[in-house]
Amino acid sequence: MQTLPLTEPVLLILLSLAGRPRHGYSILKDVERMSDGRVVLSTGTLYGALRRLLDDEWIERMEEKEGPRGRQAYRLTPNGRRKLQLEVARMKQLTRVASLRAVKES
Amino acid sequence: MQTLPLTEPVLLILLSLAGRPRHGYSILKDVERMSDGRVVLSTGTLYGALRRLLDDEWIERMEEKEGPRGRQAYRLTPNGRRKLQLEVARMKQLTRVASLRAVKES
DNA sequence: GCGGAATATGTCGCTATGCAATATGTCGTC
DNA sequence: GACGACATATTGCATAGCGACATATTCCGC
Repeated sequence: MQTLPLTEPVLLILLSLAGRPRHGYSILKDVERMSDGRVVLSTGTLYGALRRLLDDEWIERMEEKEGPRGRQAYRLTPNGRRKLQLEVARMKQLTRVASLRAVKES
Repeated sequence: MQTLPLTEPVLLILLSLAGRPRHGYSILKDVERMSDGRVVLSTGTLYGALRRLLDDEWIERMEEKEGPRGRQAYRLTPNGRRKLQLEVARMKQLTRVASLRAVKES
């Protein structure tokens, strides 16, 4: 996991949180919007990914004033944001290569 | 699998074959070059992915004139090429969204 | 105030995938 | 003939995604 190629679901979750902190369900809907309805995460995917991202400290849980149960918001850690930007840079480069390669020939 | 988000290894394999037909080992080296040494596929990944791509008819085996043993070349099918181009377009759009999102805020 | 849709969080079990390890073989060259 | 590069393949493990299931709350219309 040292060269970290993020999977699509995880990338979209992080991008969703890049805009502002959100709680799980909100991420779900945002990812759907962001991808024009193409990516619909199952809750299994979402909460599994969130747990892993918490473990790796890409994101952190935000204390909700009240709300003893339900809705807990997550936000990117500074470290998570940094790594996400690296990931995006990586993606851009890959996209550049991909465009060159895929277009060639019929 | 109807919305097909290709994984990085598979995408790189297909991009490698987009340039010209290659045999397995050649793909391995090409992917490494293409990614500036960042992605080094294990043979397990490679041959597993090739088998799946053959099954799904994204690629096909090319008859080698002689070469009774070893080296068998693979090439993209027309269908595979079409799907690859769709994938790349998808990636470009995702990268666009990602750039916008990831850059905002600190 | 009743019911249903939307909001909200979570687990379980299956399957698919990536990968290290292992195995085997050829070819050229020192 | 030994070693490194070339070449193909399988096996076994760990993980990730996802559909299905399980719950609970909130809000709105009737």
